[in-house]
Amino acid sequence: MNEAIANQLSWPFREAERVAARLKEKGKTSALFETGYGPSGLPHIGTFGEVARTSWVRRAFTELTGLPSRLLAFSDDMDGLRKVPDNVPNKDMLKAFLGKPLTQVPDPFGTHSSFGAHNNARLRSFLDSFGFDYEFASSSDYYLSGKFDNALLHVLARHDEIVEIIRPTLGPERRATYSPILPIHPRTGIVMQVPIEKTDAQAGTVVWTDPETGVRFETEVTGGSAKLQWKADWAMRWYALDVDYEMSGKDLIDSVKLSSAIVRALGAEPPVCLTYELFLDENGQKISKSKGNGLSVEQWLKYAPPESLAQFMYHAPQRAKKLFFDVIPRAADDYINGVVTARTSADPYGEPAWHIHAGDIPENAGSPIGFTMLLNLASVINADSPEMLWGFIRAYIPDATAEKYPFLAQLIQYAITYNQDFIAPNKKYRAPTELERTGLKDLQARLAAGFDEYPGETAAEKIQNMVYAVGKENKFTPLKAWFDCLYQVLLGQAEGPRFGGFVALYGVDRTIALISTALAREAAAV
RNA sequence: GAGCCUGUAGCUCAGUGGUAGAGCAUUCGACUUUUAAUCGAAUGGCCGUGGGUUCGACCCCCACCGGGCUCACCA
Repeated sequence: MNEAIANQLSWPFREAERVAARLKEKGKTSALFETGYGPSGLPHIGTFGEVARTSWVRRAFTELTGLPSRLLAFSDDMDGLRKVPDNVPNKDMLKAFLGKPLTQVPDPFGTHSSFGAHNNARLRSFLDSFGFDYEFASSSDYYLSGKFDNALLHVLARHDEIVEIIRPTLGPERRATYSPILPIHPRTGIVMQVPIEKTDAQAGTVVWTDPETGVRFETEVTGGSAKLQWKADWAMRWYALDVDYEMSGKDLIDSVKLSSAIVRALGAEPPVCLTYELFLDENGQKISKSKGNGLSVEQWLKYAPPESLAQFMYHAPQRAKKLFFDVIPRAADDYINGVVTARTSADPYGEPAWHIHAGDIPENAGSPIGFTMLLNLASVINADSPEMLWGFIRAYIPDATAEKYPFLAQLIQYAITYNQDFIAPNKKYRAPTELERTGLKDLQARLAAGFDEYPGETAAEKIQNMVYAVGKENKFTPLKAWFDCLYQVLLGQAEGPRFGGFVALYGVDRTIALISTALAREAAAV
């Protein structure tokens, strides 16, 4: 093993070491990583976090051991439809299919063979959009094809033992009826949550009674004629597939504990598990969809690149973190700084950027300018086009082009969007005084007439000198008041960029229009 | 009831047993024709409280106090 890796302490490597130890103990030569998805709801920011984090552990495992591995994205699409979701069409149609496996429910969107298939497709396209390396698995496929049969028969043989593991954790009502085995009703197709009256390990069947009709059935547990209740299902999956690693949120701590106990009852060792903390909103309160607090993947990616979201997910998974808008710029800058650090560090394995880029940081990753600075700049010059930002950036970095700094080019787009959505709408434009009206009209007229007569090598310098001339000739005292006027009346802010450079990049015609707007605004107010 | 996270500068937070850190805010300075996203510096800390381990504790252990979250129906 590489000494540098052995000595370094980043959490993906620590986790990878645990996986390596498990494999060594079991004599395995490849590792299976799993991430699981509930059937209800669409992929969200937590989904991204879980797959990204698992991928980092997997990559660290590769670096550490050189052994092959797989990442299985497992969808529990055989679960029964419990309630009609709010956010889908054709709700009335769905009512008729309550209780049936999601892969047996028609797709309310009408685009896929079933509701389950629809959600699976959404999940896969979500994961694909980030370029994750994974294999998709459908629970229904596994049940129906018989891949789980051996494990299911094993669960049947240990049925009573498993019941005794779960039973103490249940409320009195459920305690009376609980079984890890949920037969599919042979006539209605509904996933039945009923008392199991008899188990026959030899025949591979369970006996139960339909509570509505009183009809008794003997159902095979194999071949998709039955499925398992959640905790037993998770355990059986670990057992059947020999899963080596799976992480989950702290809301599943008890499930991990119980599923692990079930796996042991089946005679196997549970996988290496990691519990991560959930996200909070900016006030440290829980995130709930009804309140609309927190942040969606779409919102994040509208204002910053995916690398910044990955950076946020990398840091301290076992710590509860506030996830709200203001953390985005910092995450972006942490990433940008991390790229530099990872390139120059003697121990790149400890750097988030190493993990985010799967050990191979592209030549053109990173940015010569921080994101926070770009946001400030975009705000100050009220940027509404990439050209404006490039123009100001070149004052500091003459060779700055999109070709040379493609990541900076992306950041510029994000900064413009940010400015348009958050800064521009909140600008407070002051009405000009009489003196200022005169000065602005003068400036407008001179811009329209041309400014070649003023000293300076460039248009920016000529305009700059003209602006000073206007201020002096109109007797602004102190002269600073003239510039305060330009920023407060034209740009809606206390301070701003050098005005000559601003006009040159913003455009003479647009500046003239900007002045007209300001003058009209004052007139309307009077 | 059970479990998890958290308490460090005014604010938001890093901190891997060995000199207490960053960003923002504040103040001062540099640059600029008295206007710039900038640059430099300063200020700011019983690291929640009390014990313990250690040559040495923000860090490890115990107790307590404060702030949150999760699970006890389903997944």
